[in-house]
Amino acid sequence: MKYISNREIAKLFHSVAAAYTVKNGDRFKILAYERAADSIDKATSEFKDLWEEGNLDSVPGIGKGIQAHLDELFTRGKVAHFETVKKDLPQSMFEFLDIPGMGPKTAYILASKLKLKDISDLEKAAKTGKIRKLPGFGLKSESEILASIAQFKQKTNRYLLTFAFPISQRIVNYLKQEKECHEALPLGSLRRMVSTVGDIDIAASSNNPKKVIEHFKKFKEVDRILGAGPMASSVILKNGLQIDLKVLPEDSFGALLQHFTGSKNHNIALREYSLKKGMSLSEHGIKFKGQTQKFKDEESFYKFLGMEYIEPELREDTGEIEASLKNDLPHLITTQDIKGDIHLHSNYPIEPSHDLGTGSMEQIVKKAKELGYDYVGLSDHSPSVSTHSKQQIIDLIKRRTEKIEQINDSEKGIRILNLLEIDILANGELSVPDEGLKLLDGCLAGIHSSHNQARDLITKRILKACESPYVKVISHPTNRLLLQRESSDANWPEVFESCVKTKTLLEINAWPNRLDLPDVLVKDAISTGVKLIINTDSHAIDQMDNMKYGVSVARRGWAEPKNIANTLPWLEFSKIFGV
DNA sequence: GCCGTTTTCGGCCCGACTGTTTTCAGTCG
Repeated sequence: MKYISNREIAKLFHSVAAAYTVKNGDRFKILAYERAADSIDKATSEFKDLWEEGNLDSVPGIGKGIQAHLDELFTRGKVAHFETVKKDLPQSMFEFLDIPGMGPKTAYILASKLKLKDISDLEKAAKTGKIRKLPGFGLKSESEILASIAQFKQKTNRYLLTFAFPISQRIVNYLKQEKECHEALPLGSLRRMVSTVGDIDIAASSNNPKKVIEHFKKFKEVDRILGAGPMASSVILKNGLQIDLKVLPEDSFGALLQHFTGSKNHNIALREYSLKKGMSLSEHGIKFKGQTQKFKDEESFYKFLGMEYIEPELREDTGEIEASLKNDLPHLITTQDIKGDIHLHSNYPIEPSHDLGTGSMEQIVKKAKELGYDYVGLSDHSPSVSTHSKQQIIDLIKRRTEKIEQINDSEKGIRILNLLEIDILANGELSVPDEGLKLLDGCLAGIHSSHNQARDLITKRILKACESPYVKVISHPTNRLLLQRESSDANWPEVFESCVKTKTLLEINAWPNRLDLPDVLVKDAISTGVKLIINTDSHAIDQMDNMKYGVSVARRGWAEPKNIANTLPWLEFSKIFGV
């Protein structure tokens, strides 16, 4: 049976929803298919696996009917019912749905009336003026379609959180320099600290919006201004990013912020809940008994609904609304809780060919003290097994250990851990023999090669590493590279159980394009009782400031300080670390 | 087709914007 990815399944469900839309089917059935597609797209486990394990029941939006369709999809490769629904429609219309602004009805009319076979047909039709002649279309919509096709062709428009976040902070700080700007904050996925974001939206509150907009247009990184109205403005920065600013009066800022922070699913669930209490929510406020109540801040907005304030990182409709109603939200970890960082690469030449850091051991320790840490871990890469004998590796570790002991003796007020980041090799062996590991305070073990192995092989490799008494941490557990490489496929519940049993810490790696363990797995790990540790994996001194991104992943995974090992002061940390 | 803090039947989110229109349908976030 051909492998079917979540993305492909989601697309199939969207196309079924589109087919029903064109045929004026039951709009709630359409909504159900759309929600199922969203749910599939967002899932971190492959649906095929969930299906095989019989775990589809727990997925929101997937009921009996859709499960029956998935059964058929995974056993026969297609769904007869879907084929029937889509059969009498032009197949090209489903391809058109990927074009921004193109919904089912528009796609159907264009594909059928103009007999278009694919997107390049559509482009030709637009260029030769055929679209404007259709009823309901005009010159404007025709050129809009051309522009959208161009946009579709060059779409890669997601950015790393770690790229977008500093830019948004610069804008926020700049806006606040204007006296009339009372408050400024990022919106959307950026405010929720999702690991990748699509665009940058900023909200500002002011009783003189015009002045704030004028100020915004003069930001020095602005390349051109796309538009500026009385309440909103869009600009393109010199680096190509589009920034949308919305300004609202101070007395209604809370509802605006809440509405545009999302997520979509959080807001939908919140409105459904509110409706039962006779309240209607919008970006302007809450309509109740014929009156619209305004809100200065989000705390009062949630309070009006009878709810505890929900931190932006939790707003994904994954149980936060229920928890808030029960006053049972987690007390999320913050950057101030962090007492140490133990995944740091120095420029010590233990393995010159391999990914050295740029800062010295001494500089790392100095920076750690500035950050107020109790302890710091030096964890350079282990010497390569292919170019060194076993004895050479041990000798190199001995020499490095002496150096670290020297620094430890001369430093006061901070404890320096002698660690290495070692490889879990393709055959499951560790890259350093036990005689070498014995000389250290411990090691972090990670998969750095053969990430694409089958699920049971990857799982076995991680489990075997956990069994070693010298392995204290599994580093960047899924090995994903954001926007580049998918996560390795492992049986995570089994890994989590092994971590609990062997007291191995799982890392939340704060490296910009890793952010690994991912937030959803953090939540699962915590509920299994796994202890996590947040490290920056820095290869340069200033990268030690990336801790906040690791913390944001932990927060999105509902982590409290007690779930994160490096919130512990040295004495307690040393006990669980076994040094 | 999904789902359960008034429900296992009868509900199912809200408003803005756009382009085409003369009152609205489609799309989006």
